[in-house]
Amino acid sequence: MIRVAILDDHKMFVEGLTKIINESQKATVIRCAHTAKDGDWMLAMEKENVDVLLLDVNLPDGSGTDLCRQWRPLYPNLKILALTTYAEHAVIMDMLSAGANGYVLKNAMAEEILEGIMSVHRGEQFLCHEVDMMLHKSDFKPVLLTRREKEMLTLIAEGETNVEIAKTMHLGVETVKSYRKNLLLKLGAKNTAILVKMAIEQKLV
Amino acid sequence: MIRVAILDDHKMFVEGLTKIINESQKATVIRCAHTAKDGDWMLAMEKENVDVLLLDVNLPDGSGTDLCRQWRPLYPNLKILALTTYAEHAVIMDMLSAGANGYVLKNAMAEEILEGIMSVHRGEQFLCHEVDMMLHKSDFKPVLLTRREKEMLTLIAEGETNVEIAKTMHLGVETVKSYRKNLLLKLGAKNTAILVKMAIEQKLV
DNA sequence: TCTCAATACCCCCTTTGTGGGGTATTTTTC
DNA sequence: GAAAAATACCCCACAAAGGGGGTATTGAGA
Repeated sequence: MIRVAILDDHKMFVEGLTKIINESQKATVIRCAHTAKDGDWMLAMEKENVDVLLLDVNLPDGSGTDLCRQWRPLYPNLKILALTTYAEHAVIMDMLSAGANGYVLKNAMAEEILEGIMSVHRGEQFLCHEVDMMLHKSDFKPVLLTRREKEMLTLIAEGETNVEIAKTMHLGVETVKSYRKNLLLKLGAKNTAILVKMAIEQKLV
Repeated sequence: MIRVAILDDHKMFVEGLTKIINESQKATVIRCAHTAKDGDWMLAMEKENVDVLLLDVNLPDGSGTDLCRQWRPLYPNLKILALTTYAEHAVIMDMLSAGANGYVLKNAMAEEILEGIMSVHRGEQFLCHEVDMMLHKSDFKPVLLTRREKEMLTLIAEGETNVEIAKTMHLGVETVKSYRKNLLLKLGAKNTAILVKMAIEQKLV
């Protein structure tokens, strides 16, 4: 029996999912937590016993991605399966690069999560159908931003002007202008307003 | 036994919730749908039998708010209980003014949804604890935008310039500028970038 | 009836952003 | 070790947004 822990702030969802998992007879939910802090404590307590952790990416007190990055080296045998509503390319990539062993969307079928749990437990990578489709369709060109571009985009979305950004990032104003032009070009935005909207929609900030 | 139907695209959530409801012995889930179109069909078929409809606000093919507004006059005896992740003031108000009988957040306890189902079935309005708190705390000043302001904010977020907005809204450019200044003032934003960000965060667009 | 909010309009001036052209390092990747 | 990407820089001209000041009409509610 695979020992599963769940970290997700949607209490109703966790309760329902727990029933589904336990009734499957293939895995058993040994513990649940609803905040990053609880999750921390939970893992520390149960590190020897948890095989698979179902991890939501957005928690009230911290991002699941950061938690994943933080826990990965601490619990090398633990399998982490991301379980979220976000189907955005940037989020998936972030989570996988943070060390998640799999990624399942909440609108997937319930069987898929069971399949995912078993799959990552065997040491494989698991992506739910929809995510798998998305990452492999050829006509899809995700926007890949560099570290500095992401930093700047965040500052733009926070309302900083070029002069202010120059100060915060320790750059010349002309440099900031160049980066900004590039961001508009990369995202295909014609001005700041839609740039910010696209950035938020694609979860780049 | 209260007859419940669920319309939500998170299949896993629906499955789990169904188990919770059915096990409670107080209500029974008679049908589920995952898209607005399915929901339409479902209600048409079952209109005599459904007591309470659990309705998500964001569906892949249409907003739950619009569905609610559309179904309210068609099925006057049906109780609609909104069941969502959105805790934003604007969304809650929108849903309630669309005729929803209650509003429950997905991160509420599972018992709350059962409480909600029974409550709206009795003809009362039901708000989950967190929502109730939010709407009643005195220091909370929600941003109330007029119809025209909302229209304009949407166009701004879509990247239209003042001149373009003037054309689409059949206004003079100077008028658009005035509205824009007012939006910045009302939301406390110092420029377009953060205005758009705030608008999206507060679900005003 | 009076007031207030919403709608729609106007001018001036400054700051900020957009679009076009560039160059020069350093770091990654093949 | 060469090519490509990322980083950081610069100038010019024009377009757009921000900040300040206003006015007038309409319609709903007290």
